[in-house]
Amino acid sequence: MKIEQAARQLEALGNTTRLELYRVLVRAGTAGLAVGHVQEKLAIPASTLSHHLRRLVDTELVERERQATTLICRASYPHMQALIGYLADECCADANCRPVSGATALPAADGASQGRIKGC
Amino acid sequence: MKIEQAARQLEALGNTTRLELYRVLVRAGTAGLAVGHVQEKLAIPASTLSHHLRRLVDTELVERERQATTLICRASYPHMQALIGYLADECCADANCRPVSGATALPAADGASQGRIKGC
DNA sequence: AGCCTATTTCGAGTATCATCGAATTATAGG
DNA sequence: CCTATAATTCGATGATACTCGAAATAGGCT
Repeated sequence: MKIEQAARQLEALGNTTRLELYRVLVRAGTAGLAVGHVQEKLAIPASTLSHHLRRLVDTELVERERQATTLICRASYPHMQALIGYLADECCADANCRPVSGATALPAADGASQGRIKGC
Repeated sequence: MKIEQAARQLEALGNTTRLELYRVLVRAGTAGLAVGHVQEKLAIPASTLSHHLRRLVDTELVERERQATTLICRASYPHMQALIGYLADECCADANCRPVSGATALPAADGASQGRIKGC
């Protein structure tokens, strides 16, 4: 993962409203959630929600799929995992940094690792 | 971890310059790196660097320690791990992520950094 | 077509961020 | 005390973000 993309994704998550939005979507699971339902949960104006949603979609952290007149939103687990893997790589560059659990096993699929100290 | 703190830390990392700065510090390991040396590596004006450094320090992702006239900066691994744990928790809230124990009871959960990233 | 619901885009106001030179503080040494 | 070095704070400028109401678009129903 390029550092610019990681930064863009982190910035997208680095806003309380968007992080709450993302959390709602994650907890909705693979079924996803209609924009309207998200709005009910977050209780913010539709235009504000749409604005934040777009940031998450633009950075690939969330996917949108149309179902008739409603749009279903889903958190993109692979992209989040790639991001977590990237952060874990950064964090684990130092030898004395022991992983909490399997976090560093994540990046493998997406090539997030930049060849630093692996298997930390 | 509160969602506001997580958002603040993510926002702090969500800037290419700061992410590069953080990466430099992580790779410097526990020995840390003097601000001046970081500046040489990043090749940005001192005042700009100081500004970004402050953001990372304010969000507790980086620690500063004075040694005579120079300031040594160190990445704070525990705080980064807590952040990664929080993100992993968010990610693993969904059933298809094979949550360990009561991972779905996220809302009040604060056990961010304790091994629940299992099969995610 | 005409209408209805769901959602986005537009536009504008306010707020926060990023950048960088100049001035300032902090510490050590002569 | 005076000077030198290290790093921060100040101040100003341009850019970008956040918010939200109003208007526009998309899709389905009658």
